[in-house]
Amino acid sequence: MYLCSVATLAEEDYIKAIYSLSGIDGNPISTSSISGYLGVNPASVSGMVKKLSAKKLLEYKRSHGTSLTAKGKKLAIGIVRKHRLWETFLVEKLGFSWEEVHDLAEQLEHIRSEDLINRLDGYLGFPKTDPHGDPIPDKSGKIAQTGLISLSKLGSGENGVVGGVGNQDSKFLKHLNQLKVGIGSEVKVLNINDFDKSIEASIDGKKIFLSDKLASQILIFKD
Amino acid sequence: MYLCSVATLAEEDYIKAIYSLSGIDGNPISTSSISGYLGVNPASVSGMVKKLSAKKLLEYKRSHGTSLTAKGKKLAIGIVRKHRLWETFLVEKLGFSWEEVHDLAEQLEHIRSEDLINRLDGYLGFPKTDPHGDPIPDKSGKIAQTGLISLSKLGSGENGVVGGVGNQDSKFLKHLNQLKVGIGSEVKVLNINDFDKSIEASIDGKKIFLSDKLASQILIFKD
DNA sequence: AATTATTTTTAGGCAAGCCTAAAAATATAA
DNA sequence: TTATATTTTTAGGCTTGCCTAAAAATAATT
Ligand SMILES: [Mn+2]
Ligand SMILES: [Mn+2]
Ligand SMILES: [Mn+2]
Ligand SMILES: [Mn+2]
Repeated sequence: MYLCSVATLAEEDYIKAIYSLSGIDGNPISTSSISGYLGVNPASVSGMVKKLSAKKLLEYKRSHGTSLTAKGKKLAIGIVRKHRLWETFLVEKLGFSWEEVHDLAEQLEHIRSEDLINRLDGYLGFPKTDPHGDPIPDKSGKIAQTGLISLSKLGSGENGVVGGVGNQDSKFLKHLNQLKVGIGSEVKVLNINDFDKSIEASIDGKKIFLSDKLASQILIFKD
Repeated sequence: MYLCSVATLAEEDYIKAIYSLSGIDGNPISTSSISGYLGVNPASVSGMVKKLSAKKLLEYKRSHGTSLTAKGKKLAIGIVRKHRLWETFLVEKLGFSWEEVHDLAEQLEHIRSEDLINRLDGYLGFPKTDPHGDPIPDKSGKIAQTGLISLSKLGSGENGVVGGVGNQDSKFLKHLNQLKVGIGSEVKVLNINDFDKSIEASIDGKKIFLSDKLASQILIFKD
């Protein structure tokens, strides 16, 4: 009853998961980690990997893991592009805040139309990054490097500007809202506690404390 | 793996189909007509009707047909609202033309979020009708009557303004594009051929011929 | 009223994606 | 190397939504 295409909705979610887990260099991913990431049983992953392998979207070597083929990677990047453009639309045009859009984009990313997403891209002015600072792949699949580093990598006395987050969890983002930390916030590390690596910092002139766990998920452009 | 809700995607398509077939007065609909409309086997409809009936979305009396309950009708109107708002977005904001948007809206109408659709409504300026002249239900489910009548109901010498179409088929809409007939076009019936009810009309000052079949699908506000 | 035609339901199957439990393979530790 | 722990696969099941074929019910004709 629905549009045919390269991959079903569930297949797309697997491909995207493997892409996310593989990182930039495309490391092979274990069955169990896909299982954990998607919240499905390892046995289900086994079956799907076999299926996607037959479709040449990924390669699988037993006990070595799964990695996307060029075809699979292209599909994954297309989904990521859609996800991030829709998130940008929701925030820029419909006035959602950054912690509300991820789940909606999980639905919208599966809408099938190259034309639609390219027009949306143009309508938004070809944005380079999404509301969380993640780079938006262009029409050809190219992804610009953002140059963001984790705040927890900064030394005492160093400073930078918040450019993104390493986590889409809405609890995390709401917490940042409360702390008045967002993209564009100016950060200066005042002190790093040796015991737990927690950070004392000034953000937009206001002094706050950040746990290492929190700081590690805040991404900055180092000055 | 996906959002739970009142109805699955397939269920929504059945509900919407029954709503479309029932007309404004909610006539009971036969199994075979649903089957024909959706392009599925009558046996499949039988099964789904049983399921939706158990969910109290419709009522079924054997050999009398199916009609939506209040709950089912509300669901249907919600889907129609989403469909028409997305179509409006695609035309007004992304520059699609009216014959391109229906299939995309078939996908977008299943995106689950009350909040999203209400914000989209606001973003579009609470439009009353979609790109095909169909009324957009408001947030509460109310549907304004458009007062449109078929062009083939006009008598010789009468005139009006095109306000909508009675058909979403892209071949039909492309044909209207070629004839330069669109919403807002001013129509005057010059002559009706007695033999085949075909119409000689002036549209925006230009004289054209319309078959009865074509004219019946053009909806106008009578002057 | 009886026959024929149409509509609808039941019965039995299939594919996709998920599950659990058990078996097999691999990795780690002793 | 042998034993233990972990990971992965296989086997068997379930639900949804579709199919075809056959049976049953209803409607239309004669
Ligand atoms: Mn996201
Ligand atoms: Mn998804
Ligand atoms: Mn439509
Ligand atoms: Mn649909």
